Amino acid sequence: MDVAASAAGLSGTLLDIYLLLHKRFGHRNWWPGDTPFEVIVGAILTQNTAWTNVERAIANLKSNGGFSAHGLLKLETAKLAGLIRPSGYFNQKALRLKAICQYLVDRCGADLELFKAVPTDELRKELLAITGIGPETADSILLYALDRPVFVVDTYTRRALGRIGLIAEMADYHTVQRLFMDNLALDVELFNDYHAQWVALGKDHCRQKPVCGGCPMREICLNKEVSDHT
DNA sequence: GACCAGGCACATC
DNA sequence: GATGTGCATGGT
Repeated sequence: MDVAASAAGLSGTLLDIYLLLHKRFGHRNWWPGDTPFEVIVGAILTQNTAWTNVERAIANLKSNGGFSAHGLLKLETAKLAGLIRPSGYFNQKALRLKAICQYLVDRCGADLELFKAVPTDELRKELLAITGIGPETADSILLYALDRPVFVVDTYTRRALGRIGLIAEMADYHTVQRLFMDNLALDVELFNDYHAQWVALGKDHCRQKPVCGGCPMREICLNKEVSDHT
């Protein structure tokens, strides 16, 4: 199947890529986390860190009790750092968790329902102003904790898209984000699962160059050198 | 033992 | 503005 050629422009290509990934990996049901607050905590803890390590850290936080914005703020930073130690960068992440918790308390009394009236662009600006919250973390929070139609771009996405020739190798965050948001419907469910599919692909197949023979990206590959690989 | 994982801030040029 | 570096644990 020559998907790239048959697709009706970028929009069709991006949808075809999604369908191929979905066919291979199934619906991902993201984000892992019981509550929006847990999603926010996970978004901080998973920065440059394997999710299995994040799970340990979150389990520690829960078993300690007071797993809430107010609860984490009450903890001494050293104590908090000790609890999240398995997630790595624990000193930095303890400060980052405190910063986002303080923001949540100040902004809405830690009641995330009150965010519903706030425009997405305004929320994004506020999140990015918090130390330790960069574009990917902010957008993960917006999409997975607050149900905003914002596309999350990660290293896997840029690596894979660059490798199949759809974007320049490792194009900057907002260039890649615009590619998706300008060419797809602003659909929370689609953006949710699409990002999760990229992560599934990254974990599964895209660490090698050229793309390996079993990789679903072969079918949508625009890079002759890679697509010829068997 | 080396490399990588669902980044980000800061220093330096 | 672009590039380099520190942050740190745990799995492969």
